[in-house]
Order: sequence, then structure tokens, then C-alpha cells
Amino acid sequence: MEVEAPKAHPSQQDMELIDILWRQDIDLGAGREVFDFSYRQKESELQKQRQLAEEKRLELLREREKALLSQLQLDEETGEFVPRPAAPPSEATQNVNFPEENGDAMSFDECMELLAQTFPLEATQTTASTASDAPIIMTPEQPPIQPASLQKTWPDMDQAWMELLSIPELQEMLEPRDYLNTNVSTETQDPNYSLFVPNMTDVAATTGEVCPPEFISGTPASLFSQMSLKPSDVSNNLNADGFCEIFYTDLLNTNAAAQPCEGSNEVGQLAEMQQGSPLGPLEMRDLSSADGLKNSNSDVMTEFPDSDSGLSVGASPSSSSPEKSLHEDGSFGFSDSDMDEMDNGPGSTDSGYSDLFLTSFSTDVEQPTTSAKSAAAQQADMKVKHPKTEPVEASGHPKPPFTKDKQKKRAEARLSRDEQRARTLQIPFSVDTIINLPVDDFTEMMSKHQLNEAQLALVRDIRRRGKNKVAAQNCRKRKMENIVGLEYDLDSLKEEKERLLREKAEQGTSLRQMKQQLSGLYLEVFGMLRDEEGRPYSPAEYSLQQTTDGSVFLVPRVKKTLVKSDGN
DNA sequence: GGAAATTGTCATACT
DNA sequence: CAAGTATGACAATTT
Repeated sequence: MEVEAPKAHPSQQDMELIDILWRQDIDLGAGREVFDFSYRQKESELQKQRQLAEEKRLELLREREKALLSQLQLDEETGEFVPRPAAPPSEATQNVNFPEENGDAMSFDECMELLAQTFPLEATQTTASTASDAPIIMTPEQPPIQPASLQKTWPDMDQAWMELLSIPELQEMLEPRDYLNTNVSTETQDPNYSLFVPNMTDVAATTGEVCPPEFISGTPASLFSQMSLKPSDVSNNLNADGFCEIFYTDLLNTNAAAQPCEGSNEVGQLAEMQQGSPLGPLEMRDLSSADGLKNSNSDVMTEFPDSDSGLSVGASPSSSSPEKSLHEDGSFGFSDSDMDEMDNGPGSTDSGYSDLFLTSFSTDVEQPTTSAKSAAAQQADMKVKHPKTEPVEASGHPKPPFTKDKQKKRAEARLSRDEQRARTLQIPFSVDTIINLPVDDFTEMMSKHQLNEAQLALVRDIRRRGKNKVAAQNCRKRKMENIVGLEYDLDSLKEEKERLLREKAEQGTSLRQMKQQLSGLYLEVFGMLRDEEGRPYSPAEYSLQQTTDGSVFLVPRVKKTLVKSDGN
């Protein structure tokens, strides 16, 4: 639909195009490139944590406060971590990354227990994998952390970091640290992301314990971020295979078929990132998120009832970001349907930009479904992503187009339209974040990122639609509940009606009996009456009537005519 | 392939 | 007034 717009690759032009296209048809935005996937997952994690916090908040709060006394305070009402004004400056700068770890271990333990309960399954496996990864990732700057505490605390810390990062001063302090070698795109990134990374890595390194899968997912991201920080190190470790092994061995064990591809994809992305894709950090997030999806998709889903079912989770566009940087423009002109078509026929796309689109698109779509994908399909994806770097698939299997398409479509289907639009306009936030963030945080977040008009409009629309979607769900749920309640009321009313009818019938019967008895008594009494001559009174001429005082009189019947006249 | 059910979105009123 | 909620109506999607 919007195809008419020429695809300009320069970023500025892109944005202009986006604006134009957006104005033309906001709702039909076809873009599928989203790089904030990991961030999105973070958001989901945050949500989970908040839920948990609500349940256990009182308990946790006390301990947390102790732990955070030095630097952080958890605002119980808002759930935010607020930096303590009294906190020693030295700590503020240095411990920013791991403020709560020391003191909070206990409280976070509880939190972790909760998390473990919530996500019992893959936690051990994933953690193990992350643990293996960790040593590689560790950065010298990271302060030494006690493993146990870290493991347990880090999910909460995640949230805490989110909150902390919202504080400008902290951000300033943190950003230089975390993003030693930031890509051009660091500005666009959410600062929070950087914060998460170090924690995650540490956790992964130290963790042998149960860790919620989502968090585990974060580990790769952290790795990537680390790697981005130190490209040289990354490159050393980063032969694609080696990379896969390092990061995904466990994953492979769990899901042998699906995992490897992703790893390879990620590797390719990584290479791109190293080359200096603008979105590096975001991409990393995406990667991490993708992993998380593999490991903990179901969990995440369950955790977030409000999030579009599987949209945020299922739609892990992780790999998309690299392509984005390369081909962002391509996606803009396409409506959703167009995008679908493109997915189906990766190689068959007509227009030049469709190809561009395709690359990014296929990657995006596939990522979420990697677990389900066949190795061949994944390899195909890789091809698409990095045709130059990785010209041919290793396996050489003919791609099963149908299965792949199906999977792609499924994955696509999981992408909400808004997520696709967000990708198109390169919104640096996850849809979940946009929707679920409190107003204040939302405005703050928006203020931190310089978005153009189209992006702002889209973000607002996404938020509005997301809220409304939840409202609609609640409304329908309420409606159904009302219907059920009314049905119940109807049943009970029917029962009561039957009961009353039965009672009425009984009363009628009894009334009839009493009338019969009364008439019998009347006749009996009347029949016993005799006049002066000993003759019985004629019932036609006399009747017995009782006065208010109870005395009974024999009254001559008034003729009807008379009665009538009297009545008149 | 079509009907029914579900879900998302919009418009609008209300809080 | 802005943001959010509630809800009917319609469209898109899934079953």
C-alpha cells in the first residue's frame, strides 16, 4: 500500500520517509524490525517481579531496605528503587552496578524462591548454561560480587536497575561505565539495558542455581553487550561455532534442533554489530531476548496476562536489529500483508527493497520461533541475514519452504501490528514497555529518547491501543462474568418461582378445605336454628352473620332489588 | 470453505 | 485537561 514511497537508506531520509508513510497510513505500518526485544523481555521480567513483589512485598521490603540502606530504597507504593540521598558518593559511583547484592541476599532469596516456583522448569538448565558463559563475559570493571547473592538478587536487581536508571544522575554515572565502546546507537538505547547486562553476566557466571528462564535469556544479551564493549575480545571468542557452543550448549542440549541456528544467527548479528551497526546494544537485547524466548517462552507468557498474548514474548525480533541497521528503509513501504508475502517467499520478492525487507523480516520473524524451527530453516534464515558473511548454509538441506513459511507465519502472527509498526519506525522501546510503564516512567522514558513526530505518535497510539486492548479484555471478562452471574440469578429465581408456585398451590388447597369446613359448620349451625314455631329457617330467607365483636345474628336476607337499591 | 468464536481496534462516553 | 477506563460496534483472526 505504502509502497509508492521510495526507499532511502540514509537514516535521515528514512525517518522522513517514515513520517510520510506513517501519515499516509499509520495503521498499516508494515515494518517488522524491532531491536528492543531483549528490552521487552526485561519489561516482562519487571512485570513479573512486580507481581511477585506485590505478593511478597511486605516481607521483601523490610529486608531490602536493610540491604539497600546504603544506596537504594524501595518505594513500596511505586515499587521503584530510589537512591538514598545519604548514600556515600563513592558507593554511588562504583557500586551502581550491584548496589543491593550485598545486603539483599536474603530478601532476594525469597524473591528467587518465588521466581523458581513460578518458573520451575528450565531454570536449572539455563542457569547452568549461563554459568558456563559467564567467565567469558566477565568484564574487569565489574566489581567482585558474591555469586550466591547475585544469582538470587539479580532479577530484582533488574527491576531496581530499571528504576535507578530512570534517575538521570545515575544514568550519567552508569552510562560511561557500561558503554565503554558504545555503538552510535547507544543514545537510542534504553540506558537500563546497559545496567542489566553486567548483572546478568555476573549472575550467569556465578549461577548454578535456579534462575528464571527469562533472566537467563538475558545472559546472552549481557554477553553481547560485553562483547560490544570489547570487540577484540569478542572477536577472539567469536568464531560462530565457538560462540554457539559457548552460549548455547545448554540450550542445544535442551532443544537440540532449534538452538543452534539462533546461535549462528546471533553470531552473524554480532559480526554486524562489531562492524558498527547503529543499533548494537538494542540488537544485543534482541538476541538475549530471543534466547529467553527459547528457554522461557511459556513462562513469560503466563506471567504477562496483559501483554498481547505472545506478542511481546513470541515476537522476538532479536536478530532483526542488525538487518535493520542495514535495511531499515525497506520495511517501511509494506503493509502487514505485504510483509507476510515477503516472508513466504524470501527469495522471490519482486522489488529491490522487498529484498532488503525480506532479510530483516525473515530474521525477525524467525527468531521467536527458533525453537520450533528446523535446522535447515534456521540456516536459511542465517543465509538471509548474512548473505555476504555466510554465503551458503552449512547443511545444504533444501529448505522446507512450507514448514518454514508456516513457522514464519506463526511467528509473524505473534507479532502484533503495533509491534510491527514499532519495528518499522524503529521505536527503541518494547511494546510491552510502552503499554505497561506507569505514566511518569513512560513520560520520562520518552523524554530520554529523541523521537520524531511519527515515532511519538506511534508510541502514543501503541500505548492507547494496548491499554484499550486490556480494557476490552477486562470488559469482556466482566461481561462474561455478568452473564454467568445473571444465569445463576435466573436459575435461582426460577427455583424460587417454582417453590412459590408450589406453596401457592398448597395454600389454595388448604384454603379450599377451610372453606368447605366453614360451609359445613355454617350449614350445621344454621340447620339447628328454629323459629318460634319450631320450624327451621329457610337459608334463602335468612343468613347467619357475625359482627365485629364476635356475636352472631340471624339476619333476614335482603332482597337483591333492595340491596341493589341500597347499594345505589 | 464457511460459520462460530475470539481478539483487536476504534469511537465515544465517562471517570 | 490529559490519561485512563468502559463498552458497543465492527474488523480481523482463529478455531
